[in-house]
Amino acid sequence: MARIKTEKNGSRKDVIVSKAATLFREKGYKAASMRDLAEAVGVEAASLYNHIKSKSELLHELVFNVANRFVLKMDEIESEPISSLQKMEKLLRFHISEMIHHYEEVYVSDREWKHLSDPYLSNYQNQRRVYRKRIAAIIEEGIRNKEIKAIDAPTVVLIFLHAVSGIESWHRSTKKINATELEQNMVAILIDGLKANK
Amino acid sequence: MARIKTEKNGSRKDVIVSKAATLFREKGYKAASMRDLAEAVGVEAASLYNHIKSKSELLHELVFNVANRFVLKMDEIESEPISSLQKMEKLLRFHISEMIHHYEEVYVSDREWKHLSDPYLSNYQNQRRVYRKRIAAIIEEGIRNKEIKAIDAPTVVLIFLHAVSGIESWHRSTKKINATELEQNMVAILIDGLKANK
DNA sequence: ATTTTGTACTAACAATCATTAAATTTTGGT
DNA sequence: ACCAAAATTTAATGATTGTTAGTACAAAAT
Repeated sequence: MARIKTEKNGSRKDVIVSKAATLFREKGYKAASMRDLAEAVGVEAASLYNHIKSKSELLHELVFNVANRFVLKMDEIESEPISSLQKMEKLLRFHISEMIHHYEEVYVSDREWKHLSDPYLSNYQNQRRVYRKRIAAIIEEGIRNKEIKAIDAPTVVLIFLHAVSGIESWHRSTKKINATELEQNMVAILIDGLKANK
Repeated sequence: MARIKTEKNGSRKDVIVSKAATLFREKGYKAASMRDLAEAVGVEAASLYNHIKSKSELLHELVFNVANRFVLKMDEIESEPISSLQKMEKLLRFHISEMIHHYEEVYVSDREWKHLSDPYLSNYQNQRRVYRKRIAAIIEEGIRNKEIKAIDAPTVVLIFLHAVSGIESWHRSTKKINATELEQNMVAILIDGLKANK
Protein backbone atom coordinates (compact mmCIF):
# COMPACT_ATOMS: atom_id res chain seq x y z
CA MET A 1 0.00 0.00 0.00
CA ALA A 2 1.40 3.30 -1.09
CA ARG A 3 2.12 5.73 1.69
CA ILE A 4 2.83 9.44 1.58
CA LYS A 5 6.44 10.04 2.55
CA THR A 6 6.86 13.04 4.82
CA GLU A 7 9.94 15.17 5.27
CA LYS A 8 11.12 15.07 8.85
CA ASN A 9 8.97 17.26 11.09
CA GLY A 10 6.46 17.68 8.26
CA SER A 11 2.90 16.41 8.10
CA ARG A 12 1.43 14.52 5.18
CA LYS A 13 -0.73 17.52 4.52
CA ASP A 14 2.40 19.61 4.03
CA VAL A 15 3.52 17.24 1.32
CA ILE A 16 0.18 17.55 -0.45
CA VAL A 17 0.11 21.35 -0.23
CA SER A 18 3.62 21.55 -1.58
CA LYS A 19 2.91 19.25 -4.53
CA ALA A 20 -0.27 21.21 -5.16
CA ALA A 21 1.76 24.39 -5.47
CA THR A 22 3.89 22.86 -8.19
CA LEU A 23 0.91 21.46 -10.00
CA PHE A 24 -1.15 24.63 -9.79
CA ARG A 25 1.77 26.59 -11.18
CA GLU A 26 2.27 24.21 -14.08
CA LYS A 27 -1.31 23.78 -15.17
CA GLY A 28 -3.31 26.42 -13.35
CA TYR A 29 -5.73 25.76 -10.51
CA LYS A 30 -8.71 24.82 -12.64
CA ALA A 31 -6.82 22.61 -15.05
CA ALA A 32 -5.05 20.70 -12.29
CA SER A 33 -7.23 17.81 -11.19
CA MET A 34 -7.22 16.03 -7.88
CA ARG A 35 -6.26 12.90 -9.79
CA ASP A 36 -3.22 14.72 -11.17
CA LEU A 37 -2.31 15.77 -7.67
CA ALA A 38 -2.81 12.26 -6.33
CA GLU A 39 -0.45 10.91 -8.96
CA ALA A 40 2.18 13.50 -8.08
CA VAL A 41 1.88 12.53 -4.44
CA GLY A 42 1.95 8.83 -5.29
CA VAL A 43 -1.44 7.79 -4.01
CA GLU A 44 -5.08 7.41 -5.10
CA ALA A 45 -7.21 10.53 -5.39
CA ALA A 46 -9.59 9.60 -2.61
CA SER A 47 -6.72 9.17 -0.17
CA LEU A 48 -5.94 12.87 -0.28
CA TYR A 49 -9.13 13.56 1.61
CA ASN A 50 -7.78 11.98 4.76
CA HIS A 51 -5.51 15.00 5.03
CA ILE A 52 -7.31 17.88 3.39
CA LYS A 53 -10.88 19.10 3.33
CA SER A 54 -11.12 20.12 -0.31
CA LYS A 55 -9.26 21.30 -3.38
CA SER A 56 -10.12 24.89 -2.60
CA GLU A 57 -8.60 24.54 0.86
CA LEU A 58 -5.29 23.87 -0.85
CA LEU A 59 -5.54 27.11 -2.76
CA HIS A 60 -6.43 29.36 0.10
CA GLU A 61 -3.81 27.77 2.30
CA LEU A 62 -1.18 28.58 -0.29
CA VAL A 63 -2.45 32.08 -0.94
CA PHE A 64 -2.72 33.19 2.67
CA ASN A 65 0.61 31.71 3.69
CA VAL A 66 2.26 33.90 1.11
CA ALA A 67 0.15 36.96 1.82
CA ASN A 68 0.97 36.79 5.52
CA ARG A 69 4.69 36.73 4.86
CA PHE A 70 4.42 39.90 2.80
CA VAL A 71 2.33 41.74 5.36
CA LEU A 72 4.75 40.78 8.11
CA LYS A 73 7.71 42.13 6.16
CA MET A 74 5.81 45.32 5.38
CA ASP A 75 5.21 45.87 9.11
CA GLU A 76 8.92 45.50 9.69
CA ILE A 77 10.03 47.83 6.90
CA GLU A 78 7.51 50.54 7.71
CA SER A 79 8.83 50.90 11.22
CA GLU A 80 12.48 51.23 10.24
CA PRO A 81 14.11 54.67 10.47
CA ILE A 82 15.33 54.82 6.88
CA SER A 83 14.54 56.91 3.80
CA SER A 84 11.61 56.13 1.52
CA LEU A 85 13.90 55.12 -1.29
CA GLN A 86 15.69 52.75 1.03
CA LYS A 87 12.36 51.31 2.11
CA MET A 88 11.43 50.75 -1.51
CA GLU A 89 14.73 49.05 -2.14
CA LYS A 90 14.29 46.78 0.88
CA LEU A 91 10.80 45.90 -0.18
CA LEU A 92 11.92 45.24 -3.72
CA ARG A 93 14.70 42.97 -2.55
CA PHE A 94 12.28 41.07 -0.35
CA HIS A 95 9.83 40.57 -3.22
CA ILE A 96 12.64 39.36 -5.46
CA SER A 97 13.91 36.99 -2.82
CA GLU A 98 10.45 35.56 -2.20
CA MET A 99 9.91 35.09 -5.90
CA ILE A 100 13.21 33.28 -6.21
CA HIS A 101 13.06 31.06 -3.15
CA HIS A 102 9.35 30.37 -2.83
CA TYR A 103 8.66 30.44 -6.52
CA GLU A 104 5.79 27.98 -6.77
CA GLU A 105 3.69 29.37 -3.93
CA VAL A 106 4.25 33.01 -4.76
CA TYR A 107 3.52 32.47 -8.40
CA VAL A 108 0.35 30.54 -7.67
CA SER A 109 -0.85 33.15 -5.21
CA ASP A 110 -0.30 35.85 -7.75
CA ARG A 111 -2.04 34.15 -10.66
CA GLU A 112 -4.68 31.91 -9.20
CA TRP A 113 -6.26 33.92 -6.39
CA LYS A 114 -9.22 34.62 -8.66
CA HIS A 115 -10.37 31.07 -8.03
CA LEU A 116 -10.71 31.58 -4.31
CA SER A 117 -14.28 31.50 -3.14
CA ASP A 118 -15.88 33.75 -0.59
CA PRO A 119 -15.21 34.63 2.16
CA TYR A 120 -11.58 34.01 1.23
CA LEU A 121 -11.86 35.87 -2.05
CA SER A 122 -13.06 39.20 -0.67
CA ASN A 123 -10.76 38.81 2.27
CA TYR A 124 -7.79 38.42 -0.03
CA GLN A 125 -8.85 41.29 -2.26
CA ASN A 126 -9.01 43.52 0.78
CA GLN A 127 -5.58 42.52 2.01
CA ARG A 128 -4.20 43.15 -1.44
CA ARG A 129 -5.73 46.60 -1.70
CA VAL A 130 -4.39 47.58 1.70
CA TYR A 131 -0.94 46.24 0.89
CA ARG A 132 -0.75 48.27 -2.30
CA LYS A 133 -1.84 51.37 -0.50
CA ARG A 134 0.95 50.91 2.00
CA ILE A 135 3.47 50.75 -0.83
CA ALA A 136 1.94 53.83 -2.42
CA ALA A 137 2.22 55.66 0.90
CA ILE A 138 5.95 55.00 1.04
CA ILE A 139 6.34 56.33 -2.49
CA GLU A 140 4.31 59.41 -1.78
CA GLU A 141 6.42 60.16 1.24
CA GLY A 142 9.48 59.86 -0.96
CA ILE A 143 7.99 62.28 -3.46
CA ARG A 144 7.28 64.83 -0.73
CA ASN A 145 10.90 64.50 0.40
CA LYS A 146 12.14 64.97 -3.18
CA GLU A 147 13.88 61.62 -3.10
CA ILE A 148 11.53 60.13 -5.64
CA LYS A 149 10.50 61.81 -8.87
CA ALA A 150 7.00 63.22 -8.99
CA ILE A 151 4.98 60.46 -10.63
CA ASP A 152 1.67 58.79 -9.95
CA ALA A 153 2.26 56.46 -7.00
CA PRO A 154 -0.27 53.76 -7.94
CA THR A 155 1.47 53.49 -11.31
CA VAL A 156 4.78 52.89 -9.59
CA VAL A 157 3.21 50.21 -7.44
CA LEU A 158 1.86 48.48 -10.47
CA ILE A 159 5.19 48.53 -12.31
CA PHE A 160 6.99 47.45 -9.21
CA LEU A 161 4.82 44.45 -8.43
CA HIS A 162 4.51 43.18 -11.94
CA ALA A 163 8.16 43.64 -12.80
CA VAL A 164 9.02 41.34 -9.94
CA SER A 165 6.56 38.72 -11.08
CA GLY A 166 8.60 38.63 -14.29
CA ILE A 167 11.09 36.49 -12.41
CA GLU A 168 8.85 33.69 -13.50
CA SER A 169 10.54 33.95 -16.91
CA TRP A 170 13.92 33.85 -15.25
CA HIS A 171 13.01 30.59 -13.55
CA ARG A 172 11.93 29.03 -16.79
CA SER A 173 14.96 30.30 -18.65
CA THR A 174 17.76 27.84 -19.43
CA LYS A 175 20.77 30.12 -19.28
CA LYS A 176 20.03 32.04 -16.13
CA ILE A 177 22.30 34.60 -14.63
CA ASN A 178 22.70 33.86 -10.93
CA ALA A 179 20.22 35.06 -8.37
CA THR A 180 22.38 37.79 -6.87
CA GLU A 181 23.06 39.27 -10.28
CA LEU A 182 19.39 39.17 -11.12
CA GLU A 183 18.56 41.03 -7.95
CA GLN A 184 21.30 43.56 -8.65
CA ASN A 185 20.01 44.22 -12.14
CA MET A 186 16.40 44.63 -11.13
CA VAL A 187 17.29 47.01 -8.32
CA ALA A 188 19.50 48.99 -10.69
CA ILE A 189 16.72 49.60 -13.19
CA LEU A 190 13.77 50.09 -10.91
CA ILE A 191 15.30 52.10 -8.09
CA ASP A 192 17.24 54.27 -10.52
CA GLY A 193 14.03 54.83 -12.42
CA LEU A 194 12.45 56.17 -9.26
CA LYS A 195 15.18 58.59 -8.24
CA ALA A 196 14.45 62.25 -8.60
CA ASN A 197 16.66 63.94 -11.18
CA LYS A 198 19.30 66.01 -9.45
CA MET B 1 -35.60 32.53 -31.63
CA ALA B 2 -32.55 34.35 -30.35
CA ARG B 3 -30.14 35.55 -32.94
CA ILE B 4 -26.56 36.77 -32.67
CA LYS B 5 -26.44 40.45 -33.40
CA THR B 6 -23.43 41.43 -35.47
CA GLU B 7 -21.71 44.79 -35.66
CA LYS B 8 -21.82 46.16 -39.17
CA ASN B 9 -19.24 44.46 -41.40
CA GLY B 10 -18.60 41.88 -38.70
CA SER B 11 -19.35 38.17 -38.79
CA ARG B 12 -21.16 36.29 -36.06
CA LYS B 13 -17.89 34.54 -35.36
CA ASP B 14 -16.32 37.91 -34.58
CA VAL B 15 -18.96 38.52 -31.95
CA ILE B 16 -18.26 35.17 -30.35
CA VAL B 17 -14.49 35.64 -30.36
CA SER B 18 -14.85 39.04 -28.80
CA LYS B 19 -17.16 37.85 -26.04
CA ALA B 20 -14.81 34.95 -25.46
CA ALA B 21 -11.96 37.39 -24.86
CA THR B 22 -13.93 39.11 -22.13
CA LEU B 23 -14.98 35.86 -20.56
CA PHE B 24 -11.53 34.27 -20.69
CA ARG B 25 -10.10 37.35 -19.03
CA GLU B 26 -12.68 37.34 -16.26
CA LYS B 27 -12.64 33.66 -15.37
CA GLY B 28 -9.65 32.17 -17.15
CA TYR B 29 -9.82 29.84 -20.13
CA LYS B 30 -10.44 26.64 -18.22
CA ALA B 31 -13.02 28.07 -15.86
CA ALA B 32 -15.00 29.72 -18.65
CA SER B 33 -17.49 27.23 -20.01
CA MET B 34 -19.09 27.20 -23.42
CA ARG B 35 -22.40 27.62 -21.62
CA ASP B 36 -21.11 30.80 -20.01
CA LEU B 37 -20.03 32.03 -23.41
CA ALA B 38 -23.36 31.13 -24.95
CA GLU B 39 -25.16 33.11 -22.29
CA ALA B 40 -22.94 36.12 -22.88
CA VAL B 41 -23.67 35.90 -26.58
CA GLY B 42 -27.37 35.40 -25.92
CA VAL B 43 -27.86 31.99 -27.43
CA GLU B 44 -27.79 28.28 -26.58
CA ALA B 45 -24.39 26.59 -26.21
CA ALA B 46 -24.83 24.30 -29.19
CA SER B 47 -25.52 27.23 -31.48
CA LEU B 48 -21.98 28.47 -31.11
CA TYR B 49 -20.72 25.52 -33.11
CA ASN B 50 -22.30 26.81 -36.30
CA HIS B 51 -19.68 29.55 -36.25
CA ILE B 52 -16.64 28.07 -34.55
CA LYS B 53 -14.95 24.70 -34.59
CA SER B 54 -14.10 24.37 -30.93
CA LYS B 55 -13.36 26.18 -27.70
CA SER B 56 -9.65 25.87 -28.31
CA GLU B 57 -10.02 27.53 -31.70
CA LEU B 58 -11.25 30.61 -29.86
CA LEU B 59 -8.13 30.69 -27.76
CA HIS B 60 -5.61 30.31 -30.54
CA GLU B 61 -7.44 32.80 -32.69
CA LEU B 62 -7.16 35.36 -29.90
CA VAL B 63 -3.56 34.54 -29.12
CA PHE B 64 -2.24 34.67 -32.67
CA ASN B 65 -4.12 37.80 -33.59
CA VAL B 66 -2.32 39.58 -30.80
CA ALA B 67 1.04 37.96 -31.45
CA ASN B 68 0.95 38.98 -35.10
CA ARG B 69 0.33 42.59 -34.25
CA PHE B 70 3.38 42.65 -32.02
CA VAL B 71 5.63 41.00 -34.56
CA LEU B 72 4.49 43.42 -37.23
CA LYS B 73 5.30 46.41 -35.05
CA MET B 74 8.66 44.95 -34.19
CA ASP B 75 9.50 44.66 -37.90
CA GLU B 76 8.65 48.30 -38.31
CA ILE B 77 10.64 49.55 -35.34
CA GLU B 78 13.72 47.47 -36.11
CA SER B 79 14.09 49.05 -39.51
CA GLU B 80 13.85 52.64 -38.33
CA PRO B 81 17.02 54.74 -38.26
CA ILE B 82 16.80 55.77 -34.60
CA SER B 83 18.81 55.08 -31.45
CA SER B 84 18.34 51.94 -29.37
CA LEU B 85 16.88 53.90 -26.53
CA GLN B 86 14.39 55.48 -28.88
CA LYS B 87 13.49 52.06 -30.23
CA MET B 88 12.89 50.84 -26.70
CA GLU B 89 10.70 53.82 -26.00
CA LYS B 90 8.67 53.28 -29.15
CA LEU B 91 8.25 49.62 -28.35
CA LEU B 92 7.25 50.42 -24.79
CA ARG B 93 4.68 52.93 -25.96
CA PHE B 94 3.26 50.40 -28.38
CA HIS B 95 2.97 47.75 -25.69
CA ILE B 96 1.26 50.21 -23.39
CA SER B 97 -1.14 51.29 -26.10
CA GLU B 98 -2.03 47.70 -26.97
CA MET B 99 -2.60 46.88 -23.34
CA ILE B 100 -4.89 49.88 -22.98
CA HIS B 101 -6.91 49.61 -26.16
CA HIS B 102 -7.03 45.86 -26.70
CA TYR B 103 -7.05 44.96 -23.07
CA GLU B 104 -9.08 41.76 -23.13
CA GLU B 105 -7.26 40.05 -25.97
CA VAL B 106 -3.78 41.06 -24.91
CA TYR B 107 -4.42 40.05 -21.35
CA VAL B 108 -5.82 36.68 -22.36
CA SER B 109 -2.93 36.02 -24.73
CA ASP B 110 -0.47 36.76 -21.99
CA ARG B 111 -2.05 34.64 -19.28
CA GLU B 112 -3.83 31.80 -21.01
CA TRP B 113 -1.48 30.69 -23.78
CA LYS B 114 -0.48 27.73 -21.64
CA HIS B 115 -3.79 26.12 -22.54
CA LEU B 116 -3.05 26.10 -26.24
CA SER B 117 -2.57 22.63 -27.62
CA ASP B 118 0.02 21.53 -30.11
CA PRO B 119 0.95 22.49 -32.75
CA TYR B 120 -0.23 25.93 -31.65
CA LEU B 121 1.47 25.71 -28.30
CA SER B 122 5.00 25.05 -29.53
CA ASN B 123 4.44 27.48 -32.36
CA TYR B 124 3.52 30.20 -29.92
CA GLN B 125 6.39 29.42 -27.58
CA ASN B 126 8.76 29.76 -30.50
CA GLN B 127 7.35 33.10 -31.60
CA ARG B 128 7.61 34.32 -28.06
CA ARG B 129 11.20 33.26 -27.68
CA VAL B 130 12.17 34.95 -30.92
CA TYR B 131 10.32 38.12 -30.01
CA ARG B 132 12.12 38.40 -26.71
CA LYS B 133 15.46 37.87 -28.38
CA ARG B 134 14.72 40.72 -30.72
CA ILE B 135 14.05 43.02 -27.79
CA ALA B 136 17.23 41.81 -26.09
CA ALA B 137 19.17 42.56 -29.28
CA ILE B 138 18.00 46.17 -29.26
CA ILE B 139 19.06 46.52 -25.64
CA GLU B 140 22.46 44.97 -26.26
CA GLU B 141 23.05 47.35 -29.12
CA GLY B 142 22.19 50.20 -26.78
CA ILE B 143 24.67 48.92 -24.22
CA ARG B 144 27.43 48.76 -26.82
CA ASN B 145 26.66 52.35 -27.78
CA LYS B 146 26.77 53.41 -24.12
CA GLU B 147 23.20 54.68 -24.31
CA ILE B 148 21.92 52.00 -21.97
CA LYS B 149 23.53 51.01 -18.71
CA ALA B 150 25.42 47.73 -18.70
CA ILE B 151 22.92 45.26 -17.34
CA ASP B 152 21.77 41.78 -18.30
CA ALA B 153 19.55 42.23 -21.35
CA PRO B 154 17.18 39.30 -20.71
CA THR B 155 16.48 40.75 -17.29
CA VAL B 156 15.52 44.06 -18.84
CA VAL B 157 13.22 42.28 -21.26
CA LEU B 158 11.51 40.52 -18.39
CA ILE B 159 11.01 43.70 -16.39
CA PHE B 160 9.85 45.52 -19.45
CA LEU B 161 7.23 43.01 -20.53
CA HIS B 162 5.85 42.33 -17.10
CA ALA B 163 5.73 45.94 -16.04
CA VAL B 164 3.49 46.65 -18.99
CA SER B 165 1.18 43.78 -18.12
CA GLY B 166 0.65 45.59 -14.84
CA ILE B 167 -1.71 47.86 -16.71
CA GLU B 168 -4.22 45.19 -15.88
CA SER B 169 -4.39 46.70 -12.40
CA TRP B 170 -4.89 50.11 -13.89
CA HIS B 171 -7.89 48.85 -15.83
CA ARG B 172 -9.44 47.39 -12.73
CA SER B 173 -8.71 50.46 -10.65
CA THR B 174 -11.57 52.81 -9.87
CA LYS B 175 -9.79 56.13 -9.74
CA LYS B 176 -7.62 55.86 -12.79
CA ILE B 177 -5.32 58.55 -14.03
CA ASN B 178 -5.92 59.05 -17.72
CA ALA B 179 -4.25 56.92 -20.35
CA THR B 180 -1.76 59.53 -21.56
CA GLU B 181 -0.59 60.21 -18.04
CA LEU B 182 -0.21 56.52 -17.40
CA GLU B 183 1.91 56.14 -20.49
CA GLN B 184 4.00 59.16 -19.49
CA ASN B 185 4.65 57.78 -16.03
CA MET B 186 5.61 54.33 -17.21
CA VAL B 187 7.98 55.70 -19.80
CA ALA B 188 9.51 58.01 -17.22
CA ILE B 189 10.36 55.21 -14.84
CA LEU B 190 11.38 52.49 -17.24
CA ILE B 191 13.31 54.45 -19.84
CA ASP B 192 15.05 56.52 -17.18
CA GLY B 193 15.94 53.30 -15.41
CA LEU B 194 17.67 52.13 -18.57
CA LYS B 195 19.72 55.22 -19.30
CA ALA B 196 23.43 54.99 -18.76
CA ASN B 197 24.68 57.25 -15.96
CA LYS B 198 26.45 60.22 -17.42
C1' DA C 1 -1.24 -9.84 21.53
C1' DT C 2 -5.04 -6.98 21.12
C1' DT C 3 -7.14 -2.71 20.47
C1' DT C 4 -7.18 1.72 18.52
C1' DT C 5 -6.16 5.06 15.39
C1' DG C 6 -4.57 6.74 11.11
C1' DT C 7 -4.01 5.84 6.29
C1' DA C 8 -5.10 4.02 1.87
C1' DC C 9 -8.01 1.51 -1.37
C1' DT C 10 -12.08 0.40 -4.52
C1' DA C 11 -16.22 1.80 -6.20
C1' DA C 12 -19.41 4.86 -6.93
C1' DC C 13 -21.92 9.47 -6.90
C1' DA C 14 -23.96 13.57 -9.07
C1' DA C 15 -22.43 17.60 -11.49
C1' DT C 16 -20.40 19.66 -15.17
C1' DC C 17 -17.77 19.70 -19.27
C1' DA C 18 -17.24 20.19 -24.69
C1' DT C 19 -19.36 18.53 -28.46
C1' DT C 20 -22.70 16.20 -31.91
C1' DA C 21 -27.07 14.85 -34.38
C1' DA C 22 -31.43 15.75 -35.65
C1' DA C 23 -35.31 18.59 -35.81
C1' DT C 24 -37.12 23.24 -36.19
C1' DT C 25 -37.21 28.01 -37.29
C1' DT C 26 -35.71 32.15 -39.65
C1' DT C 27 -33.77 34.63 -43.45
C1' DG C 28 -32.84 36.19 -48.04
C1' DG C 29 -33.28 35.40 -52.95
C1' DT C 30 -36.33 34.39 -56.68
C1' DA D 1 -45.35 32.94 -52.03
C1' DC D 2 -41.99 29.44 -52.28
C1' DC D 3 -37.54 27.32 -51.63
C1' DA D 4 -32.89 26.64 -50.29
C1' DA D 5 -29.45 28.03 -47.06
C1' DA D 6 -28.25 29.57 -42.65
C1' DA D 7 -29.11 29.82 -37.72
C1' DT D 8 -30.85 28.12 -33.56
C1' DT D 9 -32.99 24.70 -30.57
C1' DT D 10 -33.64 20.42 -28.00
C1' DA D 11 -31.77 16.36 -26.52
C1' DA D 12 -28.35 13.46 -25.86
C1' DT D 13 -23.37 11.72 -25.80
C1' DG D 14 -19.16 10.14 -23.34
C1' DA D 15 -15.53 12.07 -20.64
C1' DT D 16 -13.92 14.19 -16.63
C1' DT D 17 -14.65 16.66 -12.50
C1' DG D 18 -14.52 16.90 -6.98
C1' DT D 19 -15.99 14.24 -3.42
C1' DT D 20 -18.07 10.43 -0.30
C1' DA D 21 -19.05 5.68 1.69
C1' DG D 22 -17.51 1.56 2.89
C1' DT D 23 -13.77 -1.51 3.53
C1' DA D 24 -9.06 -3.21 4.11
C1' DC D 25 -4.69 -2.64 5.82
C1' DA D 26 -0.77 -0.85 8.76
C1' DA D 27 1.32 1.39 12.57
C1' DA D 28 1.08 2.91 17.33
C1' DA D 29 -0.64 2.38 21.87
C1' DT D 30 -2.18 -0.46 25.38
